[in-house]
Amino acid sequence: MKQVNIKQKNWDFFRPYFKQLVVPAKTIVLQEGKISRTMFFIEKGCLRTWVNNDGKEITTQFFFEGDSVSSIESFITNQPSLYSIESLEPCILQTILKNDFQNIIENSSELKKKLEAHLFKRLFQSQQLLYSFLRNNPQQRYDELIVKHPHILQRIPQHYIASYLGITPVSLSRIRNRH
Amino acid sequence: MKQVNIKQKNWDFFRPYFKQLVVPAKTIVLQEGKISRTMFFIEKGCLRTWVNNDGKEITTQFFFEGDSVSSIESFITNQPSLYSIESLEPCILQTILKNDFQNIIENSSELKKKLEAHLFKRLFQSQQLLYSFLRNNPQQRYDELIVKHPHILQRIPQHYIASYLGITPVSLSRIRNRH
DNA sequence: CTCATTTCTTTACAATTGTTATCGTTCAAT
DNA sequence: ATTGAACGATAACAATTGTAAAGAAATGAG
Repeated sequence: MKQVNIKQKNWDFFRPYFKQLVVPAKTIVLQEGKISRTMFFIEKGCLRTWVNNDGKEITTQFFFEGDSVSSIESFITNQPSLYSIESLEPCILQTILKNDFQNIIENSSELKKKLEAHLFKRLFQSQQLLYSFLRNNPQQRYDELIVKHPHILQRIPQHYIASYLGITPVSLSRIRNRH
Repeated sequence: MKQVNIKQKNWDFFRPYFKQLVVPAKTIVLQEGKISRTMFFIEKGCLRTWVNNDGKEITTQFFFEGDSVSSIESFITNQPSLYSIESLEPCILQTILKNDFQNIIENSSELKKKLEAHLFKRLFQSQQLLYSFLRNNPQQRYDELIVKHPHILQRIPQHYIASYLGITPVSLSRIRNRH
């Protein structure tokens, strides 16, 4: 896929420091409450971030080939991560340690700008997602997901998607069969 | 109030460029769809940001004395603002133009860092708010608001708060009287 | 292939929320 | 003082969602 190649080119700077990590499905690569010291680049497979809510897992995001994943807030501020990162499929990940990452960033104003642009983009996305909750009901959020992120629906089990939409699996099943 | 004074000290750098703006309640100082060229600092009064959703106004945030308000995304990227900014009370605002603001920022690495920290903080807040929608039902979000932002409840009309919580004014009234 | 796990659907019922409308109060402007 | 707009509470009804449980279908490991 083109998209993947374009994204992967952005990693080239880090490649000399990469260490490959192969994990089976349902493996937690960063646990909620721990401080993030690693950043992951997805070569193959997909992962999710999730938070624990009174024993119930709530999925907050999905990641696929070409994406980079980390608790960037924990990574930067040295605070415990508010969420876990877990593989949903068998994955091939490229990992880089915080120190190496920060050295590279510090020595390249170009990469520094890219990182800032990335953070800005995440702020924007997070805001858009929040607006979607304010504007739309679950039905409409599901319709929006179909249009904007069809690959998620094709690849991710529905009960993860349900919590991502802020509803129960039962309710999502009903929405789907309401055609 | 101490909080206000601390926040206002952060404006000192910009003061020579400030132009005062006094507006009555319910005045739109930035319209959705327009490109933001001004940043506002609140000396007195409060404002809200809101988006139009099929004719219905949805409030996305509230701002008070000491806060700075702008469509920062529009301000930085020159894209049309996704939301309007409107006064809820008569306000005394200090305004600064984009060019002046950016000149000051460019010439001070200290302020640049502060701006980055500010953006990072906004990302974090936006994420936390999103998590609140994923974790909690309207009742719980209201309880959370009582604890975290009691000043909002004391000062803002309830129908604005309702849309901020993602519910109707009727539903908020019911929640409140469920004690 | 078989068994166990995971995933999804369905049902019945309770609880919550949305919608529409009415009514009383407060507040600001004239 | 009077009027009109804004605001909040309430009622009645429809629609949606949550909860708990049961069962079918798909998936994966041995």
